[in-house]
Amino acid sequence: MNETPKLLVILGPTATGKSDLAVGLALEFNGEVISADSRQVYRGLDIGTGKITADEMRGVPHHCLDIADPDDQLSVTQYKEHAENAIADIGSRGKLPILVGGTGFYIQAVVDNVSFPEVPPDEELRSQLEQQSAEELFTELREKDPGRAETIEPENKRRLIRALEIVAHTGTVPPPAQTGSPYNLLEIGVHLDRDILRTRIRERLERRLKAGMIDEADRLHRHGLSYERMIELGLEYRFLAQHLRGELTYEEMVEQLGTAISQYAKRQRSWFKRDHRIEWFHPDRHDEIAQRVAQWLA
RNA sequence: GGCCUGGUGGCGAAGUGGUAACGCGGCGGUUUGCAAAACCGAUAUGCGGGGGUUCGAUUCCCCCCCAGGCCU
Repeated sequence: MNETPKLLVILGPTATGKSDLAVGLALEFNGEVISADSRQVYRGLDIGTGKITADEMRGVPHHCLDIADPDDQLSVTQYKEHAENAIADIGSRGKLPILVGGTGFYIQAVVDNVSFPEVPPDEELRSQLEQQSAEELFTELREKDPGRAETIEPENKRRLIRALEIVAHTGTVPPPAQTGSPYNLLEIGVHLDRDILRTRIRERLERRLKAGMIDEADRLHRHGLSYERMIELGLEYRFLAQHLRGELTYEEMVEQLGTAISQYAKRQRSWFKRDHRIEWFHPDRHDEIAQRVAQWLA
């Protein structure tokens, strides 16, 4: 008799202290951590992503970190596979899997077992479609798959291209599969007041700069990571690349990056708002959180 | 003291005798293999203050205040 596997999830906007909380809970409840961060999956992106250090792990095994080369590009589907394997593995050893991160899309994919159309990226088609305007792409999609066209923003080329890519391979974009969560879930959200978060973001940025974040980016570039790719990776690497290219002064970079991270935190908040299963806590309320987890485990 | 230029939303910045572009920020949102990405939406009854001209002024005239520059 197999009971539904338990999965503890720690999520929330950036800079709220999720990683540290997760390690604490892992120690307390015999767990292991699965990272749900779309940038920490890449090797070498350490300081800029705030990747947890060996010391900070305090002996708790972490999964889904450093599983891809930053030149490549890991997709949700690939991430999901890694995460599912890790969760199963941890569970099979009688330990508690703890999924922690801020990438809502990734979390949702594993937590609700979302399946995506099995159409791999078609670079040739993509670059071809890229030539067209959003309007043209939208018109084309509306003809070929009116259903999907309904649900997509007509100006969003990236999504239009992906939809057309799926259509080209399978004829239509299937509606999202509605499977219930395969897990016995507890979702803990870490919440901080906006203004406090904003100053924490700024302070953390200063710390990362002192820790050698610029050197890290420079080194990555010298080892072959293109500035274009860094820009696509977003946030720290995006602004660092612009600075290294001489497009931004140090001051401009710090200023604009700080703002961009706060905006990112806002987008994360928007995403998580839709999941009403999340129980929100202040990160300092460690005891309350631990109590809630214990209650759920019982 | 005199002359010049300018005072427009949180910031930057257009503009017109007929009722306020745009950029940024802040706010809200979308999210079907790039998600730290990509994308969308709302956001000044108000144009330094007070008079006047006018059917009507933010836009024209007068006075005042403020900022910067120049001159004595």
